[in-house]
Amino acid sequence: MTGHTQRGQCFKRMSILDAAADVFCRQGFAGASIDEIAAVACVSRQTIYNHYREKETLFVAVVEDVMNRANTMLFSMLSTFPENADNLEDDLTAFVVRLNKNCICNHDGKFLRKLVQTEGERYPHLFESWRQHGPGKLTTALSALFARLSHKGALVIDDFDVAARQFVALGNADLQMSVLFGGMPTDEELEKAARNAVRTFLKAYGRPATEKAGVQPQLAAVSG
Amino acid sequence: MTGHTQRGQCFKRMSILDAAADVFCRQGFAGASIDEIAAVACVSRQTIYNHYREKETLFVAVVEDVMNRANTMLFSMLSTFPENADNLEDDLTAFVVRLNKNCICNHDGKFLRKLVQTEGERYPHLFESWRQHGPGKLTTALSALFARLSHKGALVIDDFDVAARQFVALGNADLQMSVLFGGMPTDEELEKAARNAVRTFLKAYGRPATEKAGVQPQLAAVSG
DNA sequence: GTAAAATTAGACGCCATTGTCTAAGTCGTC
DNA sequence: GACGACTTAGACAATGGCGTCTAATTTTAC
Repeated sequence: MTGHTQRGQCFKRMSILDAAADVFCRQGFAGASIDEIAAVACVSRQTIYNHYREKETLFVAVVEDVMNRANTMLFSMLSTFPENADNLEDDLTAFVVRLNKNCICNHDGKFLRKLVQTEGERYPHLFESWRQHGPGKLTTALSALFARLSHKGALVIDDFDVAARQFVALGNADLQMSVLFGGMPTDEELEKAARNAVRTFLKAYGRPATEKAGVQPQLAAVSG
Repeated sequence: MTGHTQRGQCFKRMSILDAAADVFCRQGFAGASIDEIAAVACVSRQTIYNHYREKETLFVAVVEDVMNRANTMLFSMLSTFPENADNLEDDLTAFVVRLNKNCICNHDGKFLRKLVQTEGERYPHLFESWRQHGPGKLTTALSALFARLSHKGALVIDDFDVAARQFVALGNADLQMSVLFGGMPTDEELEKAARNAVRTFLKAYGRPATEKAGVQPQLAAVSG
């Protein structure tokens, strides 16, 4: 039980999980074969059965693994919120780029969207967990961010939750097709899509403002 | 070869196609079994092989059938565009409700989204066809509509294509979760989601203001 | 070096599914 | 009633995947 053994076991485990994620994502649960997973993982079939009792056990483990990784990444993204309203358009744009690149348009994001959609009805608890810790947490955090920015007078929003969902939707508007395809968008596409999204969002919810320092009268009253 | 025989064949064919759509949608291509399709269709397995050479032939036929129905429905939806700018918010809202109810949140829409995502990489031509005749045609038509409304002075839009994609994205913003789930949203949800979408869209792209009834004070100030 | 643990390749039984085939049955038309 | 087209239930071989087992080999621990 020293470090080496653990590392060796962990290595195989990770190799299996990665390969299984790849194959499950491409073929779906029913279409994926243990033999193919073993081949991709460069591991014998027996080793897989040594770590996971059966195919379904492996599948659940894979989904939970990817979900954990994705949730951790999302959490770290949420800590990069632009709290400063000085340069909101650029800051929000950069945030959307980061979010899309690291959480939504990456391998894990693709895997989760695909698998949740195909196997979600068969594993309701997995789906529910993903919904809460993924999109749920994102919109909650965005909603709180928009509330703070509204109090600062940088935004004019009546319903923060709706605004949060719309913000996410706008951020994906130009990428829906690329992502649905399976092909990841280029950095240029990501940048342009984010810029379009944030501009429209700010046209709708941005301070009607003219001069930078000024704050909406009615909001200034609330801000105390 | 009389009418009756033909009708009988058509009836069986339709029955098979409907059942296959149901089973393929729930189980995916690999997970679906011909026997289950036959059982759902109340037809013997041999009858299926009589109409379709093999499983893949049946699958392609099902997808094409659903796509044709969905495209026809979308085409008829596009003819109900609100060209009159008198009551744009209500008209656009009603249009979004119709679109979501009849094209996106219905059985066919769910089927296509799910199948295109899972089997799209295996059948690129099917996916490409869907992309062109479905979302592609929708955004093209919306783009043209927004151009007309802009020329009338009812909207202020710089990039019609981007606005069209954003319009669609906003229209789905509040329904993403319900739809991803598999459960169809209620009429009330549809109405509220469409209202939220159109309000935000018009805040971003609507004519700065008019002397119409309920206009935001700060927007009225800008209207000059 | 030795023992324990993990891994491997391969064979195996089992079961589900695919696609074919056959013999019987149904339905409508002449 | 006879005929043809279609359907049906069931048997059938072939395939492939799952999960188990074994014996040999490698890796790791001490």
